[in-house]
Amino acid sequence: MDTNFLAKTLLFQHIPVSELQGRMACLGGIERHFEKGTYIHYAGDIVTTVSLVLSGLVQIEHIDVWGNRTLLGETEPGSLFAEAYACAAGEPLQVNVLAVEDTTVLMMDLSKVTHTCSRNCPQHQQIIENLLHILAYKNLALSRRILHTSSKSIRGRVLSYLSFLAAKQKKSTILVPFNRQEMADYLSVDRSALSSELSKMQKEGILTYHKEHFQLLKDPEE
Amino acid sequence: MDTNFLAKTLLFQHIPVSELQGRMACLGGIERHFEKGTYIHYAGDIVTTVSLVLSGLVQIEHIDVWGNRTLLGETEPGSLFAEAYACAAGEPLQVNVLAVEDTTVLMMDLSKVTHTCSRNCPQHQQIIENLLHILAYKNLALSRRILHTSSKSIRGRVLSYLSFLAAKQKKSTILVPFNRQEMADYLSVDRSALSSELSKMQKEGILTYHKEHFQLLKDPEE
DNA sequence: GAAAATGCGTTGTTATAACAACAGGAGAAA
DNA sequence: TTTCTCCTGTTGTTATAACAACGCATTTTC
Repeated sequence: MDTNFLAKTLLFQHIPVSELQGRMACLGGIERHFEKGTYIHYAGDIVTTVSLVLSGLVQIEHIDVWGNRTLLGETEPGSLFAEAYACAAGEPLQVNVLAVEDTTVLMMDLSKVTHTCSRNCPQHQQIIENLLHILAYKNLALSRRILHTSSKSIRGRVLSYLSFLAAKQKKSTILVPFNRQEMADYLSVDRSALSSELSKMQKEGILTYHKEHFQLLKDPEE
Repeated sequence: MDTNFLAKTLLFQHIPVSELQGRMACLGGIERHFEKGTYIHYAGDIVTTVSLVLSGLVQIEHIDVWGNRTLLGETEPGSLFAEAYACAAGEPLQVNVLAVEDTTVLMMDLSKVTHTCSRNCPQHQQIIENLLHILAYKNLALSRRILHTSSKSIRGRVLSYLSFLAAKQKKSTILVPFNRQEMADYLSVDRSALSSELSKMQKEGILTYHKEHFQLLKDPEE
């Protein structure tokens, strides 16, 4: 187990590397490998584990009753998946979780994570706090996406999203962490419609952009 | 402090009423009153407290840079607000929180809630677990809304939402917990457009409805 | 370096959602 | 009862987003 890697993850942050090896024992995590294309969890499952991706890539997908697939998210090495379902205790998964590359994960039983061990070690306390922080942060990210897709026009969604990024990045040029298709999916709009709206906004002098670099030009109140 | 009321809340569930009075001391909660129309938190604030509504009604609103208001949620007696921001530690609020009626809240410092007191009482442990559960559950609710608004047509959103409710309620008739305007807001569509789409779907034999009672008629695969 | 794949913008057409305005009904208030 | 308010459905118009198809540029692969 690469404790140096683990120490950099959100779940184990603020825990001295020297302590990590010992903590692993009381968490009882199991390292599991999944081949590219295989499923880790299925919709309907009840999960009691939180999983930390060690290597590879994991996708969270939703298949609706008509068979349409929606990609809900990806989990990269160092991040968790299924933690919300595990913490919600008994809620069956509404999503599938699959390895899109050869993937290894560290699966930990939630009860071992949340219940401090007999010795009430401060590190365990820290892990619970980290888990709280992870859930809270995802919460805010989800709320934000809802906010950015609540406008009924593409323009409104773009401006909502870009002005948020501008405030966050505090730079004159905004870096969008998506390609066009991903940005369109995030905003729940059609890619080509997004492209044409962006170029229309550029013609109108509202913003300029080149690839994933954007710049807002007008003040909001104009 | 009405411990019988508190014992029924999600934050204090599974804690014996007899123990609650003692726990209140180590949580150090402060009861505060807010008059109708006054603000409890402002966008930009850093909050370190979670608040439990004891009476009244609280709204969470977002004001964008152009001044448009989006109602993000309401918190009724027995439920928490600001818990995600408090747990996210240092994230400034993107929302305002206001009392829409005369409201009393129990404000608790997050650190007192998450850090077990010196005696490591099992009740405190339970509270932390409850908080985890609350955050996880909100997480799933937010994900669900994103899912229900990811379709680009009103019809797709309606069917996604109603088939979820049908699966959840396991009854032949579905009860929608919203009026039309609220349902339209939840799905991020125009109310009148929702109304006309619903009646079109009824004419096509996809569903029937009367006020907030709905019934899906066709199988998904047809 | 050629070929293939990917990403992005553009266009024109069509479908559909937003918007505004109004009417009828239900329920509450006077 | 009458009046008023709120809620819902309806209609017609307009704006706009989706969709499909294509071209070009860039990147990747062999």
